[in-house]
Amino acid sequence: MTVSEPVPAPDRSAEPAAAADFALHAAEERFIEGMGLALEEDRLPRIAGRLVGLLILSPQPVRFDLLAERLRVSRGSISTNTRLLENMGVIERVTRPGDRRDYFQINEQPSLLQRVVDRFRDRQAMAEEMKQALRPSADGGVVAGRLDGFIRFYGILAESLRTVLNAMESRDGNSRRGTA
Amino acid sequence: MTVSEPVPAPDRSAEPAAAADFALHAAEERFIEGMGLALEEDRLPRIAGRLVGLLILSPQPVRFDLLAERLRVSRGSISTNTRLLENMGVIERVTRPGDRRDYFQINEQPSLLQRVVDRFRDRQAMAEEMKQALRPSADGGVVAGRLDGFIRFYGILAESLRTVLNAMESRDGNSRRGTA
DNA sequence: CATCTTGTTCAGTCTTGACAAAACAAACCG
DNA sequence: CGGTTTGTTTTGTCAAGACTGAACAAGATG
Repeated sequence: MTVSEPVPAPDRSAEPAAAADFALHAAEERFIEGMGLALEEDRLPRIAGRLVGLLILSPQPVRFDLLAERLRVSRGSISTNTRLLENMGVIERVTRPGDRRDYFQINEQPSLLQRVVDRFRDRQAMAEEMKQALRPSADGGVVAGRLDGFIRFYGILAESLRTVLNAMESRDGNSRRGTA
Repeated sequence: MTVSEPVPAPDRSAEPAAAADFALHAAEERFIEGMGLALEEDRLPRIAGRLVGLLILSPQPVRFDLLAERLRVSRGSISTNTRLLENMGVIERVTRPGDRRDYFQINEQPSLLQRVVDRFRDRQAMAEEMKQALRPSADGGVVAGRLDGFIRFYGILAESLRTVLNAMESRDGNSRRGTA
């Protein structure tokens, strides 16, 4: 959890009218839903994905209750999923002096993509372990060949990803821009 | 569905004793379970993953009922999941002259890995579409920057994967070896 | 034809996880 | 102190999908 500078104005005035104000545009909705589905494939709750999508599109930190409002989801779900993403290092909770409420923003570290890399590494490890355990066997190394294919695939995969991630990370260090 | 040459001997003799014969070794079980979980992440039933794992480790085509036996799973599940994988092009059904039963083997084409590539391409497309729809906006291009990160990441990802796949595919053409 | 073998399909059960709503806790405010 | 506001935790409901087992279909085989 980080503390940011005071920033413009929270604007708490129009309490009971705020609901419709932040209607999302079609493209944004699509993107957010898409992220929901995408992260779901990564074994995260769909709401977590939508949260990420929304925060990617938000240049400013977004207030807790606005998240619930815009995604039309219960506060409980927001609480659970923000905590989840926070622990994963994907988003960050931000507070403002004199404001009791929580705000959230996407983390600059590309931790979400890191997940992808890790998953591939695991699969590679699995294939490698199996290859080790492979008894010499009567067949002409067919199985070993298949496992090699896997290992190579995931190896190159992880490697080139690592490259991109490093590039992005260092760029973040300079220009203060990036993605989760 | 392909027909293979007669091959050694089906061996139907010991009908009621066959169950324990093919006890899998620890490493194999681990690998097969691992594939089950891995493919589950790709939104396929766990049994389909285990099936793939088992077939990767089998140099010879495996008989329908042995699949059920070794994975300790109902024939119904085998039927459903083999059909699924067959349609996806991941495995192949093989028959033998004078043998009424079905056999299965892993397909040489790396169709399973192709899936991974496709998924990444989809995500890239999503980010790209969002970037297009992005109105000029007041913020200093923060959001656009994030989207760029995504696009670049998935782009490089898909590209390098395509390279590996091509390499594997051409190697298959020559040496008749590969992986799903 | 009666019966077996082999694979498919279908109906029902079970598990999993997401989600909402409500109860709750803590901090703040008058 | 009461009463708010804000976020958390818990409880219960619901839906999706996987899997089994049984019924089924289609060939073989005597």
